[in-house]
Amino acid sequence: MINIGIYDEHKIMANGIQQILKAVPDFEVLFFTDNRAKMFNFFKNPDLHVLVLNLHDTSVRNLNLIIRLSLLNPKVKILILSYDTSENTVLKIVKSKAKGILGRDATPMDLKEAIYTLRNGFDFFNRSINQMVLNQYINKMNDCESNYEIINTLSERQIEILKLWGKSYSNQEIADKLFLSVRTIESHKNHIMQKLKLKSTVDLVKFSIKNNIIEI
Amino acid sequence: MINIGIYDEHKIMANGIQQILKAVPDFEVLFFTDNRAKMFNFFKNPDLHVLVLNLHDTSVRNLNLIIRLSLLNPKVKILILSYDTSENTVLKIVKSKAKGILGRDATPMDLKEAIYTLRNGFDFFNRSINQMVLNQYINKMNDCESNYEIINTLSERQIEILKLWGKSYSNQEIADKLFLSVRTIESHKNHIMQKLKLKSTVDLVKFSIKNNIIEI
DNA sequence: TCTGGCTTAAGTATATCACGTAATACGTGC
DNA sequence: GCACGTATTACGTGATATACTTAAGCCAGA
Repeated sequence: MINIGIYDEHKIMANGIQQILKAVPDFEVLFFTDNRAKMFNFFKNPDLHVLVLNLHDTSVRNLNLIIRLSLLNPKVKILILSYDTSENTVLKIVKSKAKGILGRDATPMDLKEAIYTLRNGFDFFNRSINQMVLNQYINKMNDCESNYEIINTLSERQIEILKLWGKSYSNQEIADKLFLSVRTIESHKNHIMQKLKLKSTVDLVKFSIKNNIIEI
Repeated sequence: MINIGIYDEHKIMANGIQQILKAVPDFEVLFFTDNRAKMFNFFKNPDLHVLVLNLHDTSVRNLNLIIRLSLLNPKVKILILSYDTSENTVLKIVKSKAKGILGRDATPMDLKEAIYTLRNGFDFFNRSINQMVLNQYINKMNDCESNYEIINTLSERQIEILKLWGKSYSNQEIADKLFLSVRTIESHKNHIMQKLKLKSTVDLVKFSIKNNIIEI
C-alpha cells in the first residue's frame, strides 16, 4: 500500500488527481488539498510515502516550498507536476530535491508509474524530460568523437600512464607502481604530448577529460 | 506494424526473444538469427524498423558491429541488450549510435516498450541506466553548489592568474602579461593550491573546470 | 593599533618538461 | 629472412615548474 498526498492550488485539479489515484488498488490517498497550511499539517503524517505537488509556475516561492518540504521530512518522496519542463526549470526542480517530474505530456498511466517508481526508491522523469537529459548526455559524448582517431593512436601503456597521472599520481609514484624508472614515465609523457601535438600539461588534462581517459 | 530483426550469437536466446516479440500483435519478426553474415543480409531489408542486438560482451568487435550497422542503414533503430551496463560501457554503446539499451534487469515488458519508443523516434534506456544518467546530471548540478564557497575564497588576482594558466600560458608568459615577476606567479599558484587544499596541477585543472574558471 | 589577508617577491630543493639519443622488442610486409 | 616502423624502456642536459619557507608593503576591520 502506498500512501499518497496531493496538493494543488486549484481545488478542481487536486480533486482530479485524487480521482485518478484513488482508483488504483495499491494507492491510498491520505489527503488532497488546495490549502498550503493544511498541506503542511498533513505532510507531517509519518505514514505518508509520496506527495504529488502540482506547480502552476516555478517561482522562487514554489521552489522554496519543495526545499522546505524535503528538509521537513526527507523520507517523503516529492513528485512534481510541472507545465514548464524547460531545461532550466527541470534543473531547478532537481536541485530542490524533488524525486520526480512529470510534464504536460504525462498520462495518468505515467503518474501511476511514477508513484510506484518513487516508492521503490528510484527517481522518475517522464519521457520528454528523460530525452532531454539523455540528449545532453549523448551530445556530451559526441563532442568527444572528433578526437576518436587521435586517442586510438595512443598505445595501451601510454593510456595506462595517462590514467594514473590523471589520478594525481606523481611521475615517481607512477614509476613505483609500474616498476619503471621515472625517466621512462617522463619519456612516455613526452611521446604522448608529441603525438597529440599538445603544448602544456593543462591541455593534456583537458584532452584526457574530453576523451574519458581521466575523470573530472 | 513494427518490423523487427533479432540477432544473438546464441541460437536459444535469439529464439527466446523472438518468442516474446511474436506474441505482440503490433510486431512482425522479420528474422531472428545467430549468424552474423545472415544478419547482415537480412539487415538490408528496407522494411526493417528495429534490430534487437544481444551483446554478450562489449568487445571492440561488438561495438564496431553496431557502428557498421548504423552506418549501413541509419534508418534502422538498433536496440542493445547488454549484460554489462557499467557507465563506461553505456557510454561506448551510446557513442556507437545505438538508440536504446536494456540491461540485465529489463523485463519483457521493457523490451516491448523500448521497441515502441524507438519506433516513435525516441531513445530508450531502461530504469537503471536512466537512473545512472540522471544521477550524473544531478551530481553535476550538486557539484557546482558544494564548491560555491571555496571558489569565493579565491581573490580576484588569483582567479585572473588561474584563468590565464588555464589557457595554457606558462608562468613566464603570465608574468609578462601582468608585468610581474615569474616568482610572483609561482607564489600566487602556491597560495591557490594551499587554499583549495589540492595536491597536484591535475587537481587544479579539474577544480577550475568544475567551477567554470577555465574552459575545457 | 594591531591582526589578518592580499600582493608582491626571493631562496632553496626537488620535480617535471623539452629535446636528443639509444637499446631492445615486436609485428608487418616485401 | 630482413628492412621498417613503432612501442617500450631508459639516460643526459638544460630549461621550467612546483614545494616550502620567508618577508616586505598595503589596506581593511576589530
